[in-house]
Amino acid sequence: MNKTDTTTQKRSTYRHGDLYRALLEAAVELARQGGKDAVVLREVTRQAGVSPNAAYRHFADLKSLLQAVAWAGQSMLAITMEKELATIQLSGDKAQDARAELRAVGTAYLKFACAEPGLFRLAFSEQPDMSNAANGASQGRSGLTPFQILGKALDDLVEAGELPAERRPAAEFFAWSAVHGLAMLNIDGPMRGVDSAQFEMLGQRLIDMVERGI
Amino acid sequence: MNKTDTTTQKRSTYRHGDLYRALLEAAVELARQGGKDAVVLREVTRQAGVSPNAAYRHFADLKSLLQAVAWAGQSMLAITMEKELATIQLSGDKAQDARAELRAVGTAYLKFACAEPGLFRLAFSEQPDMSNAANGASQGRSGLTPFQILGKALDDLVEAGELPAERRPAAEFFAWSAVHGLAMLNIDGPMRGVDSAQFEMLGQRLIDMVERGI
DNA sequence: GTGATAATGTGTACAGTGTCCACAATATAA
DNA sequence: TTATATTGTGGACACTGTACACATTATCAC
Repeated sequence: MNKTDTTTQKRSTYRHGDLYRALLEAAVELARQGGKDAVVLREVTRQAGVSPNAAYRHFADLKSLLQAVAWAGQSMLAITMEKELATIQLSGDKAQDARAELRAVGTAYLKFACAEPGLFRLAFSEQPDMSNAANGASQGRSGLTPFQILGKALDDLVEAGELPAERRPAAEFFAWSAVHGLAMLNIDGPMRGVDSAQFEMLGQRLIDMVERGI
Repeated sequence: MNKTDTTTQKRSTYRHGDLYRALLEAAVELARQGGKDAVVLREVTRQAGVSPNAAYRHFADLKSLLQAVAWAGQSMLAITMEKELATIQLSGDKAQDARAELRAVGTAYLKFACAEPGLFRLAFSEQPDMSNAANGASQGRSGLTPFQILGKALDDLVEAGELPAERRPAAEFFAWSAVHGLAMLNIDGPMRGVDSAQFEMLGQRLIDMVERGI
């Protein structure tokens, strides 16, 4: 029995070995499939092959588990952004490259929201405050959180002279709001049901708006 | 005992008289105070002074009740928008007035989201599709839904020559996304906790961005 | 090695939930 | 007045999160 295999199989030992991770993985999987309401403590422990109360040795309560899932979701979003950024072929033109960087961040955000709606919704609805903007559990391979990746894109935009410095402060919030809003409206808002091709086009036009207006 | 009083008092008659409305009002009140999770069927019926199962004569299930609450919330948002629009003092300059109209719609959206977070969140997260864009239960005094009010503002913007006609299609979604995103981030996202004065300023700057970029 | 101690998983229990079913009370219409 | 449809009740069931006491096991001082 593989120690890193934290899935459903019955275990022979009394101790689990890596229950924290097993619970988190099961919870993430449930969130992916059925959203927040599908993350049910008893089902999570069931999938980890453990009694319900065992979870309380690793998470204070269900809320804490959901928080951990949210961080994991943010981390995946960060990775999606990093991947999208890696596809940019630099032109050498600083202005053009900075704009492409911002577009990539926004595009990745929308892509992730569409691909993982359950996880996405959780990722940005279970946070007590902004203090986790640099949380370790929510960063990607580069060590940056999604918020920080966006910040860097905006910094580069300023450096390239494409964004007036006086408009830089709090610009994260505006760019973020635009893509976040579209994502939410698409996931469980009044836009739900538009096909993905059309959504992609709307997404690009939304990013156009941000580029013009930010 | 007043027939229109649908609150907690015990009733003498077997029949309630206006249970549908009583349930809806109780549910709305619960949503205002505690958000979606506070709208609990048994508590709603308790407040209406009726047994839990009585609700099933008026709503198919809890989801249907939540849907009705969502529509009521949208209706209130529409009214908030109408009120904000009424405060505009027309300048006679078509362009300026049209811009003011759009700003009023966005401002009202953010105001409502801040003032009634629980209701707001429900209002835009329990809709099966976009077919209720003209739903009767979600319109304001003018007979228009929030979505339609925004649409009119954008039409006026085009008519005033402030928005190129080729950018008009789907423009609702972009304007909507921006304010919706900021609202969500403020209510239960990573922006939660910024004080209301600062949020208002951020809101106006966000609307600046939309005005420039749309 | 051998205990003491801390960490981790189990079992039972409780209050709370949404919803199904059979039944009771009342309004409505023939 | 009487048949029928509407509306509210009571009991039950399968769930949920989680508090409490207990069992098992790892860890570490000696």
